[in-house]
Amino acid sequence: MKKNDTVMRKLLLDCVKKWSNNIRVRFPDSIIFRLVGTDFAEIEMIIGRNRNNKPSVTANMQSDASAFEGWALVLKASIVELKKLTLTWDEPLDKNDKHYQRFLYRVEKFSVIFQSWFYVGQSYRKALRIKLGSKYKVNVPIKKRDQSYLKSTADNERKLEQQMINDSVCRQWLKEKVGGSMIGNQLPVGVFDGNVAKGNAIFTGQASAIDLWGVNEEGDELSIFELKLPSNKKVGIVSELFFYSMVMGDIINGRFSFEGKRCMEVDPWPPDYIRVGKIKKIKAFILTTATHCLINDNVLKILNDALSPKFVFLRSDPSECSLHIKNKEAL
DNA sequence: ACGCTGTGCAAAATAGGATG
DNA sequence: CATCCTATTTTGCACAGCGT
Repeated sequence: MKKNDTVMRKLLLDCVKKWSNNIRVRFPDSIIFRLVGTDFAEIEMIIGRNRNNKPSVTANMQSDASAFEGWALVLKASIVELKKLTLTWDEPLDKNDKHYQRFLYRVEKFSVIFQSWFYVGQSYRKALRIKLGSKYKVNVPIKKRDQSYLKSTADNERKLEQQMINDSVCRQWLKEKVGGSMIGNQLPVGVFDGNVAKGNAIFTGQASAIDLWGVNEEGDELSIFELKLPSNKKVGIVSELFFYSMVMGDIINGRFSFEGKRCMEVDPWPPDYIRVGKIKKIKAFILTTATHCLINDNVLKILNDALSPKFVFLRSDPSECSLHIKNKEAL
């Protein structure tokens, strides 16, 4: 990093520290932050490469080094003078890398939503395989999740997710958030060009899924939840929920559609509930007891002001309902 | 100099889905 | 339908920067 970049980075980081009241926050090593002029009106953000020289845009979106949405919103929230934020990045050799395609899709959505202050060059459109006016397929669950790991004593996210589904107190708590009586887990978000098959995958498939989801009684409101253990605090949770929301948005507007054989074990079955023309609103929940210190209500407000009323981003603490599970297990 | 805590990498776990 | 491969996610560990 150039000497001047280091100076500017520190200036910006000081703003963020003051704003968040947390002196320990840091920016990811591989993102360069640069002031364009002599004040804070214009900032350039460059997604660079990790220590192995791999472009961070090919990393999982939940790793902070590739989570541009969170950092952009944090800068917007903490620097009142900011008028223009420009995003650029080091390109990977393989333009079809599934993480990179997901990154480009997020860039396209984010830059349209925040066009009054967020800028990105247009050349990325050539590389993005999701084209305006074309239709794409989304995969469906292939089988019911094996529950044997519930017996494990380890604390992990999957286990908590399954417990939230199985436990009556947690289910009730989730139902109230959803405003309906059905709760599902593992809603896939793989997007394919043509039929659902390995070679046609544009985004990561397989294990890529929304943790928990539900639809309200009237059938017009979809809720999605991203669950994280307190040990897993990342700015990238914003990228995950943003991406999931946008994919769901493209499903309910008909641009993406579910494809795949119905698995009788899986209930609720996503295509039965997430229907074109029926869902009018998407509620996206950050489901964490402890969240990264920069991801606060001010950040979510910027998202909500821009996306209301079709999307709303919320935070909830799962320990409100899940604390009793551990005690029950001990008996 | 010390203790905290956020960060980044790598190993481990796991499930999709291809294959026979 | 059972098995196997591997893409992807998640966890664990070591390190670095900061204030006291």
